[in-house]
Amino acid sequence: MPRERRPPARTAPGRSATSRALSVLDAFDGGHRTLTLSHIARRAGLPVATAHRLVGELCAARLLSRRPDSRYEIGARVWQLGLLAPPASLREAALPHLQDLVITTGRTVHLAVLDGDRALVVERLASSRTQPTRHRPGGHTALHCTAVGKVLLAHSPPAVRDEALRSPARYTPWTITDPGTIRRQLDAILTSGYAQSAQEHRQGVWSVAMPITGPSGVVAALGVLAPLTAPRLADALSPLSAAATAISASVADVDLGDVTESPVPVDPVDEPAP
Amino acid sequence: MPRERRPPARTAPGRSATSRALSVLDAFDGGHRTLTLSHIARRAGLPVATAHRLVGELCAARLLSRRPDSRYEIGARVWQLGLLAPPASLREAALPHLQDLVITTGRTVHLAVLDGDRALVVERLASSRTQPTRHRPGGHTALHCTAVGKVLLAHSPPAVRDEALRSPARYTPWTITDPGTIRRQLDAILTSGYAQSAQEHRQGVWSVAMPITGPSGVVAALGVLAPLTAPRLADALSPLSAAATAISASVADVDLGDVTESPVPVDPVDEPAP
DNA sequence: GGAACGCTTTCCGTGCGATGGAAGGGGTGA
DNA sequence: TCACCCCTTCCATCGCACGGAAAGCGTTCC
Repeated sequence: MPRERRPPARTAPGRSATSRALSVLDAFDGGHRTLTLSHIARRAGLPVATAHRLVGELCAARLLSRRPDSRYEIGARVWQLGLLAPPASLREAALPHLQDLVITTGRTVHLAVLDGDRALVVERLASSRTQPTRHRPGGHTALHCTAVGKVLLAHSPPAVRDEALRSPARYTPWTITDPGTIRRQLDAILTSGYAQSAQEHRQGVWSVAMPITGPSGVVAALGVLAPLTAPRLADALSPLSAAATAISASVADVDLGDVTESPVPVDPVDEPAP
Repeated sequence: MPRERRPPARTAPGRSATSRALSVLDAFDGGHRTLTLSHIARRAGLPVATAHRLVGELCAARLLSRRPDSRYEIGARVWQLGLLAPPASLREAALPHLQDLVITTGRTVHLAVLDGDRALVVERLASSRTQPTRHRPGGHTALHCTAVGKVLLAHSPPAVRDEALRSPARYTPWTITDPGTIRRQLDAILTSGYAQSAQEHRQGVWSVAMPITGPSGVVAALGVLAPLTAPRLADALSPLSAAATAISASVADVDLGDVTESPVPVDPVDEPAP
């Protein structure tokens, strides 16, 4: 007699197969770089059997990889694909000048773009002797109390500005939480061309930032961090301005994607001589 | 009378829904950072209607984004996810020391890992005044004729070594294509601790590299480029060695992923003060 | 002007592959 | 020894992925 079997009840009918696979990727974040199959299933809200199948496919596509300890992690393929995304292109164009800025100022430098109601940190550069920072590439930071955030906010449409100033969070005793005061600062930034934050995001840290402009307005903000003990504004502004100008020029050349179509993908980086 | 309609013929039955969605992502590469819907469909080998649906889902998940000119590009989400992958972790640990190395040598520096029968460039750092290079992060380079490649090859299992030396490609008149000669160089690298390449990959460029060691052996190679006119080996070896040691120490602390499970993903980078 | 072309978007009938409960095997700690 | 957790495989059902067709739109070319 054939075994009795009822069809499996769908956990979440209406979710497409693709969205389920992508929810597996979403199970990973900064605090969960490696996960077991069961963790993935729980965090993605999927039955283990389903997660098992999807994980297998994602591994075959190298979007996930399996570690020797049988845990899973995001695969190198995702990293490579991510380098094609706009933040990576911006980073690539800016990197030499960020480098120059670190050398001339000896400070930690940041490059950030607007991402909804937060700033997305695109790159953070520092030598081993400069002070560490909480901001990491791919992470977010607040708009109303950091120098880079203020620059981005000052050049944002009113809707973004209003949203960000609706209820400014307090990070330190020096954080400005009065929307009116911040608005006046933002207006001043538009005329002065640079923004400051004095311990408003983190105690003991002072920062100054300037906008990076692309063909269609302000695309990013470039900031320099310094300990509060030596906030010589004049020392920072000149090299910062030079770097911002240089990056803006580089950015203008980028981003007009290659339109030509080639049937076979080629690696433009590394081809043997004929 | 209802319209007559035959079921659509499956283009490639056997391919899973997930693999089709991923083939859309695979349509993008270094030479094709932005694509129209039709290009995606052709490159992925999918009917346009199918590609349209998949692209819509990937956009909803922010793995793709649509530009103002209605072309598609890899989304910032992929870039963020990619930062969780091993190459990005390695890069993050090494960055301050790469920075130091650029400052002390004034040269372009490379960090690369083994990826099959090629070297995967994890990071390339240079100021705006150092010479440009063909190697870009995420790109590949040959193992047998670059300094970083030789380091990786020297510390690889015999199978990898044999495969890479089966038919070494020629890049310049100075490229060594005799497997026996390369093997002797690799053996020498194991005892001397560093590798060189003198115009073997690119005319006019000289490079030297050293291994980065993690808990389980050699995990990466660190290299410095210089124009052929000033290949002072002694000047480069000392700072290179110091940086390699420092990075090896940093790497040892990384990679043991967070095992704790939290139901709600939190952003560890940026939390308001209580 | 208008025909031809390419690209995008929507529609919807079909049938196939995604689905997940169940079972089994393995490892670990009490 | 038992209890618990994790991973893996199996497979019967039916939900939804599939893609041809057609319509809309902008551009190019006689």
